[in-house]
Amino acid sequence: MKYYYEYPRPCVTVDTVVFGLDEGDLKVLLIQRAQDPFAGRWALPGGFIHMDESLEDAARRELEEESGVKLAYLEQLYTFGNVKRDPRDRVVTVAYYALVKLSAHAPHAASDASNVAWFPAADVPTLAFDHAKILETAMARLQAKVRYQPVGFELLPEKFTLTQLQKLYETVLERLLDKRNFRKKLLKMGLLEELDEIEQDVAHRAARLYRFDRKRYAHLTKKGFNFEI
Amino acid sequence: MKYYYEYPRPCVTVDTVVFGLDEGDLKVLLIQRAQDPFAGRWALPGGFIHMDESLEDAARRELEEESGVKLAYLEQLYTFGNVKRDPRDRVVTVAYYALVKLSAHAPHAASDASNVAWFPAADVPTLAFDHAKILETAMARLQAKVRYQPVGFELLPEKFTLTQLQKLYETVLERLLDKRNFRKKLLKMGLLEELDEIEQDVAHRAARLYRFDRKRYAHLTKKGFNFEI
DNA sequence: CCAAAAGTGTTTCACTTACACCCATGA
DNA sequence: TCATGGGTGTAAGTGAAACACTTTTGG
Repeated sequence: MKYYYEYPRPCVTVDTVVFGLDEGDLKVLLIQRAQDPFAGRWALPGGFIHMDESLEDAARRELEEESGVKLAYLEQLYTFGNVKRDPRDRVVTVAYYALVKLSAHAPHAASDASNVAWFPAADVPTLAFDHAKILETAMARLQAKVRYQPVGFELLPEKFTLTQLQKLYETVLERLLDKRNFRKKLLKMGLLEELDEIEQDVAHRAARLYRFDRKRYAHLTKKGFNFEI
Repeated sequence: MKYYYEYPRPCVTVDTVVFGLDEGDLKVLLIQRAQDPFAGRWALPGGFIHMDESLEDAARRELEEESGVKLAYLEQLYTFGNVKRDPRDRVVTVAYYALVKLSAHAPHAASDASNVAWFPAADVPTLAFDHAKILETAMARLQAKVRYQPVGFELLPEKFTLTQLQKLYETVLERLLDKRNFRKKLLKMGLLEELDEIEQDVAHRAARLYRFDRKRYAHLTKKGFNFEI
């Protein structure tokens, strides 16, 4: 058994796949690199960890620094550590994925004239490093997660209609759902608080607004309830 | 954007939770530390990564070096990077979990007079570092995974009886299953190859042996089949 | 012949699925 | 009054859960 200092150390970074929902489209936040390697290429936001912060803290800090988004949900995704994933040095990256409420972010504001932009998740430019693989992993994880944990709500505004919720699932799962069955199922779970409000400024009958009831979810979960779509 | 060498680097290790099934009991492989910190304490097998190997390669190498087990399954678990998880230095550890066929390992041989031993997963000694938390995470993951992926077979010998298989699920999931329903469900999946062999040396009616059909599983999976217990 | 585990079928109930029409509203 | 999406009920089918007895074999 050797002592620590005898071992060469890799760089450690965090990279985060930030998902947002923009009018029914799933988007990903990317940053255009200023420096080599891959100068000019789009990449996931991220950077080197500091010695006095946890991995998750590092992810949050980098996102705030680079893009100013406020995260609704953040979860560790996977750690990528292939030897040659960075051409300059050995770099291990701990990838996270995050969900944000784009409705609260003036999403288009971020993209003007800056090097930060939202891209459709299904149609991103060529990415730096192995970030395409990280994105792919994140998409798969989101798809799986959304089915058995109520994380989808983190993509919606606080108050939403059932149609918005259904569209969200259809977008993420990439298949159509039956309206009647979807509503029956979701309402029966008893996790949606029916509000005395309706959506505004629509050119047809306005839909009722709902809110996800976190306390009730926590309560039911303790009793063995299993969320599943 | 700064250059790499401006950043201090943490140590990076891999630690692996190795699960084995010993006569119906779920066991975990532990190693007794020879050096400080935590000299004398039991810990998960692991160690520092080399600059020329991937994370998974590092996990495999360390396991071979320290315990000589042959892995049936290896999957990345989670990366632990709290600032103070190692009292000496900043150490980020990428945790893996592994499944081995204990029947093929003469499990008790490893424990005599060495500092490597199998402990019941539900009853381990106080562990070094944050390894208790890593173990807990691994248990939760195994429990979740075993339900929707046929990884449980990696804990059994190549040929097994349906009762062995059921006991395995009962052990990992920590609840009893109905024999008739379990058999119906598993057999209906069509993933078990019924062999013309029976178990040997039992003092009662000998049970039929089965083998997990990997090719068929791969084939069905492509067609949209979903394994689920 | 007894102990021990292997092996098997049926009913009930809940949930999923498929499916089509009327309603409310703003333009 | 019309276009647009909001909102609802029912029947059929599928799968899960509950449940007990007979069979085989070795000792």
